[in-house]
Amino acid sequence: MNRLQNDAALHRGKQTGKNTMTKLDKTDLMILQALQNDAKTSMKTLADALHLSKTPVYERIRRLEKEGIIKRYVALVDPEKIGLPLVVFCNVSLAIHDEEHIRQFRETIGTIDEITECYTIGGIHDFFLKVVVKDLQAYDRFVLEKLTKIRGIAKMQSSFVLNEIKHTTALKPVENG
Amino acid sequence: MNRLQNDAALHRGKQTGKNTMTKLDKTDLMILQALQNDAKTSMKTLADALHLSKTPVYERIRRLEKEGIIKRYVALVDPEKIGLPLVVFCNVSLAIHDEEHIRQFRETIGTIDEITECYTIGGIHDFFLKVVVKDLQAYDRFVLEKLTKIRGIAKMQSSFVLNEIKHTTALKPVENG
DNA sequence: ATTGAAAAAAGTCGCGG
DNA sequence: CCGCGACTTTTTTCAAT
Repeated sequence: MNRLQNDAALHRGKQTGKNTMTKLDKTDLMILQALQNDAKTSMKTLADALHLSKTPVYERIRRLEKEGIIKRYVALVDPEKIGLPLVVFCNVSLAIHDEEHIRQFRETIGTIDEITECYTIGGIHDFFLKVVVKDLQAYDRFVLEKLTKIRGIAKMQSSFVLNEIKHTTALKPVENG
Repeated sequence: MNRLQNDAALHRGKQTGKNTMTKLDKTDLMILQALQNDAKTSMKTLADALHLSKTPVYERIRRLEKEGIIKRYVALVDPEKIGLPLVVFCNVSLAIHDEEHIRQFRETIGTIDEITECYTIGGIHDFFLKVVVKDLQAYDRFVLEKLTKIRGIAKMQSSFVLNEIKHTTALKPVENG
């Protein structure tokens, strides 16, 4: 039953290194674009579109995965359809910002499902969170029961999303010119 | 060559409606969790983990897709590996906020690759953008050449991300109790 | 609704140009 | 690097329970 819990994304081995800046040619870019749009695009479809056979497409994809350019394949679910229509952006400042508090803050962040993104913005003790919840009441509970359980939080400022206009996971690689 | 450009994600038909609140049982939740973690998890793997055969798993996934709960399957690429390491959050206010300007703003947003997310936050003429670019110079060019090309922008405030601590696309559905 | 088998499609890989 | 072709795995369908 716990194979489902695995970290996955390593279904064909991965790279942890951040370098190995390999060139991406036009074909790679089109493959990336297609798979970012629809991960289930078959190799035959890609091959036909690129006027190639399956082998080069297969090997390019394999290479993109191996080099960690393609990090993983995921299913995207509709937040509204699963009862999570409210998005909140939230600034959090830590009062006590010794290494231990910061380390613990980061660790805890990773375990809280409602927090989908977390960044440091303006200094080592300033965090910026994207939070996805059911409604305002759920957000209130999230703050009280989860966020403030983390020791050392000084200030908090929440911005509630009224409407989502655009949301994509697709990135267009920079031209390597 | 242009099949790659298609909007896709409709590879098995989709729903546009926002309702049809169907109950998700434990099995559905585990399937969703697994596919959000790794879209390539095979049905046999899922079936084994759930102590079922492939068919019910297949039918459940099909249903989740049909109802739009699973919106699409995508490949996630590593921004750093494709030369886009800088994330900027940006508040934009419109000066002129008649319907026509707002409509055009929204339309233009959708065509700009650097903008991965856009929300309305604090009123109808207040937008919040997530922007992904190569470096500060590229951000400057983005603002000058793309953002301010949109007529009617009054104020702008940018926050630069120093470090990404968490970033997931996986959502945990609310308990249907 | 679930099973198990079987057909169809997709992915994988060695070999030759 | 690419194409061909054989082999493996996965997806999809379906008759029967």
